[in-house]
Amino acid sequence: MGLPNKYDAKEAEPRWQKFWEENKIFKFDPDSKKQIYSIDTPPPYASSGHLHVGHALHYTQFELIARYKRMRGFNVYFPPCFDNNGLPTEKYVEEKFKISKAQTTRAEFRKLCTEESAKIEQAYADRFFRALGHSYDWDLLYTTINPEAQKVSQTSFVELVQQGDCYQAEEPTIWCTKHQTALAQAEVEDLKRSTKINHIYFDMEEGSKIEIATTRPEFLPACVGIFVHPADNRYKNLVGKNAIVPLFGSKVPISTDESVDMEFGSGILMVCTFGDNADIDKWKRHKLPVKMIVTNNGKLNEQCGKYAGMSLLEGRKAIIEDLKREGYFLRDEPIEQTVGSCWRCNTPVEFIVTKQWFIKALEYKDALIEQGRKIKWHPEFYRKRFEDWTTNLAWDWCISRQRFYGVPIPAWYCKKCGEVMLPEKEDLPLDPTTVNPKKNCKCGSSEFIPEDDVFDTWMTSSMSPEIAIRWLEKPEQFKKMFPVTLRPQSHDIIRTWAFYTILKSYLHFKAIPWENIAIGTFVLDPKGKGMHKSEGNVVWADELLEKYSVDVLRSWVGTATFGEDLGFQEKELVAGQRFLTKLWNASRFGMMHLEDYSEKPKKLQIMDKWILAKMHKTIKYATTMLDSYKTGSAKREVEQFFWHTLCDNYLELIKDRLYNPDKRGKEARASAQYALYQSILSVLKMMAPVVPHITEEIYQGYFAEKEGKKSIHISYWPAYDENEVDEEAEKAGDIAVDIISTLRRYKSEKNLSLKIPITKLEIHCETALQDTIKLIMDDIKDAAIVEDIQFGTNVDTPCSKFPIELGITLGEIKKKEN
RNA sequence: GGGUCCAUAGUCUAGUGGUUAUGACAACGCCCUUACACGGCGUAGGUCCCCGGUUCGAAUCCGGGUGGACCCACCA
Repeated sequence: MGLPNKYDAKEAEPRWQKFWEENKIFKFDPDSKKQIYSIDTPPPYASSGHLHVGHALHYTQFELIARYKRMRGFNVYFPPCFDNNGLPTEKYVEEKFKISKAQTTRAEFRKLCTEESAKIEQAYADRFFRALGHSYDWDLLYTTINPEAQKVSQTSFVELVQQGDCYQAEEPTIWCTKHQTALAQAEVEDLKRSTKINHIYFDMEEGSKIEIATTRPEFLPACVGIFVHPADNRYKNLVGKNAIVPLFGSKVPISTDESVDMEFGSGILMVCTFGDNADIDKWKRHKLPVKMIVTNNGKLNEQCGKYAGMSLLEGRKAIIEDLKREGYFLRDEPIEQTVGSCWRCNTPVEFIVTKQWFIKALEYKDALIEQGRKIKWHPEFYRKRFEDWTTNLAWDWCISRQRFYGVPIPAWYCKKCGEVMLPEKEDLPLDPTTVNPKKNCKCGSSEFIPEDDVFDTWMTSSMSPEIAIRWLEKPEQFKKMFPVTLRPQSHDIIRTWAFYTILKSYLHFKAIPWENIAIGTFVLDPKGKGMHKSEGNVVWADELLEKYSVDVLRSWVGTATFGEDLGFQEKELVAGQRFLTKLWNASRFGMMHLEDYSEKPKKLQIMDKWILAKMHKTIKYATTMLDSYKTGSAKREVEQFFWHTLCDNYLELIKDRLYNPDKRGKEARASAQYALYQSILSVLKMMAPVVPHITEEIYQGYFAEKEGKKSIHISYWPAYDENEVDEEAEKAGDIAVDIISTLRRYKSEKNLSLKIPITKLEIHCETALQDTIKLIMDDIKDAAIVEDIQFGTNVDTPCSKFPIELGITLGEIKKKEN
């Protein structure tokens, strides 16, 4: 019985992690009648590098919620998972084996990717999830490339095509010329850069000249229209006439468009297919012809005459030189611009007309916003970001990618009539490049061309709730659990992961995918700047774990609030370290005095009722906060109660009763023991989700046996009981603390030891308070070493919180005899 | 250009209509009190960003600034 003097976290933490896993403490029970709390865990991309502290925080932040809900009596469904699908893996394999997709077959390449990711994931799970003490049910593990996930992804495709929400179209598509694949709007990021705006002349068919400004003269061969603002008097006479494209000689009509900015450049704008989004917009509205001049790998094509085969930049240079030589070049000026670029490689995107698969999103905007409002967002304001994105969406979702590694698009095209052939759902998952359709085409042909594109990774990720709770494998379970209770995720992927998941769930089930979405904390460096490898300000979680224990790191995580950024401060870890020590020592103190604790005595002393009242108020507050995902507020309140109310005041108040039972009697001692037991146990439980290892160690050292539980993490969260909140006792206790604190300050200001006894204490206050004070006289005597208390008027020291004044007569400190 | 969030002691931070404005770190003074010196008790430190409004009363609500972070759009 009793705890050792020091807590050895390095020894204890792995021991408990092993205990939890071996005893399946976090196992989901499919047969349980308890209410289910399910989590749509974000599948991390498992890397072999260091662990970013932001990543550790992000995953631990909602892990706390899982632990909390488990203690609240929920049957928690918490699957671990990995994202090993898509470009990151492909890129990793290309680099590791120094191969490219051109040098290998699709099947071989995919095999390499699968093998490599499995290896990395195993290591990652050990040094990340397990090391941080995460409470997943490992039997529920899934990865985004495993057959079941692929089946979900492909089934989604087949169903959406069948119901008309997924279609194939030949349209301008956002294109990465480096990866040679189509991209979705959400995969495009801003790239700020300096370039030159070139002012050039166009000849008019009739003979005059006009001036046009362009940053992309290489698009001259693709020029299909020229526009001026309808109110621009300078150019009224041009409208309806043709201009001649310099160097290329084609005739282009001049029209008006409201969107032209008269102030910019010369006020005359050319539209090329396709230099940017604005070109596409005008091309669509004015039904202009298409002149595609860019190849899939970013070169000028045969439409460009002598410039064919040049890269876009080479073409630009050559065309500018020729414009200069021919006298069409007026001048250039430097300009700052922001262009869209591929989120993976930063290559500026182009717009190329290709045949791609799209999922309808534009026509469901209103419905999606409606769905978003049915979900509880934590914090609420992030819903706005979702709504803004949805409102401003300009494209349907392009889901096809011209890559190797990824979920194959399950479709074939009839060689004869071109009709799309889909597989039967029960045959999924499949790779159309290795199997043929089981039926002939409607036209009778049995020859097919397989689709060899793969899905955008979000095609699978957007089905994560369905994959997590086994939509196709366990339809009964799915019915019971959908929508999932919680989606935790970061704010930067609201427009992708959250958006697509809500879209999919709407298209398939006309339902919301989850009841709650919690936006994780974003970690900043101590100066409040984002952590970036290139700036060298990244803090690595694995390095912190060498210096501090897991519980210390988690304690810091516990201070975070969902949706709010958090600056990393190492001193916060020191605070966590101290908290653990304090918790350990206070628990040690408790156990020292609880060896002979049996049960609740018939009558409780006033200060014991006081601490119980404070404790229940803390329980109520912490519970309310955690129920609304405010972990930081809950933790702060519990710590405040523990450190200041319980340790600094209550433990000091009851020492005399505990150590000297003869003085105030066995009943008084038993009463203190009861309140001590309850308050320490409550603190341990309320802190257990945050610091699971040390609380387990303490719990197992004493409370587990009393409560008959295998682990604190499946014990019951302390229950708030308003009958335990005795307002009268609470007030009396507060007065006692106020008086004791005033006496401490009195001694402290005189630079005296707190051990100096007070021989006589006179108290002056309203008669109404006197009865209350009589209740706590013995406690004041115990805690502040007061020999005699009486009511009187010879006073000069006011208390700080209550209208009470004190008269203090000090005695002499008794020297200890050695 | 549009939007969201934020602004409180040297630093970080709590606090959504009435508190003597919370706590932590740092500073200073005292105290080795039998759980803990990784501790305890105190002290000092604030125009709650600025201006206006609502209100009996504003750090808190509203409007307008200023500064910062992020999201979206975007100039041919």
